[in-house]
Amino acid sequence: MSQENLKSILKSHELRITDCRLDVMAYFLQEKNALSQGDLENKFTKYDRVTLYRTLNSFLDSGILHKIPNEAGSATYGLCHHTCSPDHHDHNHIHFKCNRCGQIECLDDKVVPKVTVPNGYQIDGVNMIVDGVCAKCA
Amino acid sequence: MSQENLKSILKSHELRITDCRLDVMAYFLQEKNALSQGDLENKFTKYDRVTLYRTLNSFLDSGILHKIPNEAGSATYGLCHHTCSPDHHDHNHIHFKCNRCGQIECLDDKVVPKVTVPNGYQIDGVNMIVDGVCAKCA
DNA sequence: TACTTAATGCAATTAAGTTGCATAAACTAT
DNA sequence: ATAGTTTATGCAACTTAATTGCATTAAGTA
Repeated sequence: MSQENLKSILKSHELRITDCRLDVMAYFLQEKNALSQGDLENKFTKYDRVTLYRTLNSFLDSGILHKIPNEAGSATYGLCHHTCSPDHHDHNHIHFKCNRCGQIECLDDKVVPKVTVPNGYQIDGVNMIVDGVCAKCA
Repeated sequence: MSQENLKSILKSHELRITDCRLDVMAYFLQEKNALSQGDLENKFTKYDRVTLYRTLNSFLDSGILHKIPNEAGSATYGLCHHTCSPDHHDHNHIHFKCNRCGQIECLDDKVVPKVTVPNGYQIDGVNMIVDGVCAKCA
């Protein structure tokens, strides 16, 4: 994706255009998998870890990224492939975690099946995490 | 649940009977919701952090507890209501996280719907996390 | 270009997760 | 019941993630 396209994405989310944000967004677009703060720190040693932390947060707030629940201690983030607003994230897809290579990817074409909850419960969002072995590791 | 019952649970999982394990298990049985290491530290100041940490791990290994994926940094744990072995955990139920009170509970009677993944992917487990508002907070 | 506002880098703090080791407690077999 | 073996506990220490304050720098704007 061109630098101009990256900039227009940031602009459309009312984020200032900075080197760090452009680099981080390009990295997410290039990598198909979910990334953690640690991944970014390894990739971009020229940026402070706090800057990367705040970059992730600004992307979260503006709906560019979403957090992916996992069992490990550290958070992982994935691109929002559909339009999300800060208030409402619509991530109706399945996350797959490979138990061999450890990578988490969004299966965008796999829709989360309908689910029911007990009476009196209100559903805001649904997350589905499938773990197993991905095609590359099989 | 009686102290004797608690002990028999530990015995059936080949765990030595200690005060800490009895207290932690009783706490999980009493609380319906998922608990974090921090919850245990607040509840049981008489036990060392590390002891609680290792208690959780021994319960995980022996199939008494399961880890619940979440978006926050810290791990949360829930009771295995069905029989689980160390090798194979079968948690075919839905986890509900309330966005008001923050508590996570296992909806044991709600079964995770079937899911499909792309060709070449192998499924080991499926986790479903629904967030919204629970009956108490609605 | 000057001004306003937001982003960055650095220092520092909190908390979670983890390991090693000496001591204490739980189990086992007399 | 007791001695011996194995495991659990508490303490110290370390690593990493998450988080905040503040001074400086850079981005957007008139």
